Amino acid sequence: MTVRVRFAPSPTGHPHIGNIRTVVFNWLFARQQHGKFILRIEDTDRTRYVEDAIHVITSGLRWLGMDWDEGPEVGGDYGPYIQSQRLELYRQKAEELVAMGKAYRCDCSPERLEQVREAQRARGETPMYDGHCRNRPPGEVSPDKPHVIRLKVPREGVTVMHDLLRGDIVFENRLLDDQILLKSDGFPTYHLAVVIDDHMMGITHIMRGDDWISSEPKRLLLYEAFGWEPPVYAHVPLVLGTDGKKLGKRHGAVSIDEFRRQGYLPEALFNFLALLGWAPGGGEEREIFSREELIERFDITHINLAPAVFSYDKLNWMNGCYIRALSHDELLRRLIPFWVEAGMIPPEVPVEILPTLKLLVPLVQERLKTLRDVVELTDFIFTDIPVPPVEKLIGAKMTAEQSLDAIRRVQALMAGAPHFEAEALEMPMRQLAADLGLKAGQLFGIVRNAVTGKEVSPPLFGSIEALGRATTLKRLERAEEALEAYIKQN
RNA sequence: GCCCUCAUCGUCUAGUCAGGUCUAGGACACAGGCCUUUCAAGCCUGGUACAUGGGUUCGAAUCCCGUUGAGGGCACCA
Repeated sequence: MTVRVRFAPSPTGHPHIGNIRTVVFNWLFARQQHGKFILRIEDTDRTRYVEDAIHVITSGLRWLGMDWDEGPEVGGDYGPYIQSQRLELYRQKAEELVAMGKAYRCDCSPERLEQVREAQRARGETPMYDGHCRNRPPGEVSPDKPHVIRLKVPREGVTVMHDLLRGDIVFENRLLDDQILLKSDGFPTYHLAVVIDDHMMGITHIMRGDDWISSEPKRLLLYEAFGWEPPVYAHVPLVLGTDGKKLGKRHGAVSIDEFRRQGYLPEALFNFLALLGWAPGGGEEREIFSREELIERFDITHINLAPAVFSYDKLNWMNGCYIRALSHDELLRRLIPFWVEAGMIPPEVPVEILPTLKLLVPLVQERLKTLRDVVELTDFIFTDIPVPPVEKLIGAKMTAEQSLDAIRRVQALMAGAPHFEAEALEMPMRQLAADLGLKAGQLFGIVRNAVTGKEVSPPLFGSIEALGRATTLKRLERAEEALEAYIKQN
């Protein structure tokens, strides 16, 4: 039997990273089992439909490196894969259930239903349909007038769901509502559409968030009504924010696109997501796994059952690991869009600035947690800096006069250096520090502030080389002037 | 209110199914140190956890029951 799993999002906006983690599990399982991964769009709620959401979903999946064997953009033998294009099927199946006496028509108004629920809540009961139309003779509710079709849920007995991770979960039927299958607008509800599609599309395993557990018996009852064999279920726990609440916007980035824009590598995010709620076990102590290793090692039955808190700290660490593992060329390629986006370089990167960028890459590589960090780290290269406050130009345990002298000597050195390269600059600078009776750190600190405008910067001489002689000299000169003015004043 | 699920360091987890090798291992974060031109990176060291009460057993993080806590569900939403 070929394993067939699916991801069935609603096009209601950006897919949530918690849901994406569940997708990662599904995809990993499909690939490991040499099965099929199917993408199906569940757009049966016309009131929440968001334009372009399908594209957001597909491009997000692609960015994360998850492909699908059947679905939008790729087709397949079980299409269409968009539920709004399958409406006739759902209607027909709902009618079949009515004909079999497993479902019934109901024309209760929303107002009446709300009243019933209100009264039930007041009495402390679980709000549910009171069965008004269930007890009416068949045919009394006209098929030609607006109505819904409800499932006739048994009033007694239990429905047992077997969960791959939790074993049998028992539900009392009397606590289950007569679920609406077909809405009055002719669209199916989730329960009807998902059962029909999963069955018709030959889905063998359903991995979904555990927020679906409570409603699973409704769908199990539908399988039973149709006489279909239900798939294997595995309900995976939800992802929470740092405060233990369901992950949401206030916790930071939650959509794939936000993670991309913040400079996370897709392979790092994928690795992180796979390890959120799952671990290889067996004494394995590594945390970094390639996609292939994850496919090979993933074990659906070893998913942790407790909800997992999404840790940005750990993701940042992992992203840094992946960045450090990139080749210089590859890192440069990925960094360019972030420089462009920040307006530091033009979208069509001129060839003459390419050498500067190449110089920068090894300088920043081990300092990046995200690709976007490169902007703040290297902005002094691309944009003019304000003259640093004079106290930053005075070295540790030094006087203004000493500092001024040092700056002038550095200027001379920089102006006369035969090779304006990091290695060629460093030795003379160290020698200069020694000549002045300074520690290297004292001198370098002044120069760092003068040239980069920062107390913390990438390695000094690499930065100076990237900056170029002219700009370096200009900034040193401004520092010199600032110190002169300061000394004159005092 | 009713129903369901879950419970190991602050966080992600190994160990739980097949009780002893667990005075509970790793990673992130944190603290200290080394390296060092700043910051990183790297290396070394450190602290911190089996929610709780009972039971079963020679022996329980591991099995059973209760309690507490947390999460989820109870729509013409998915």
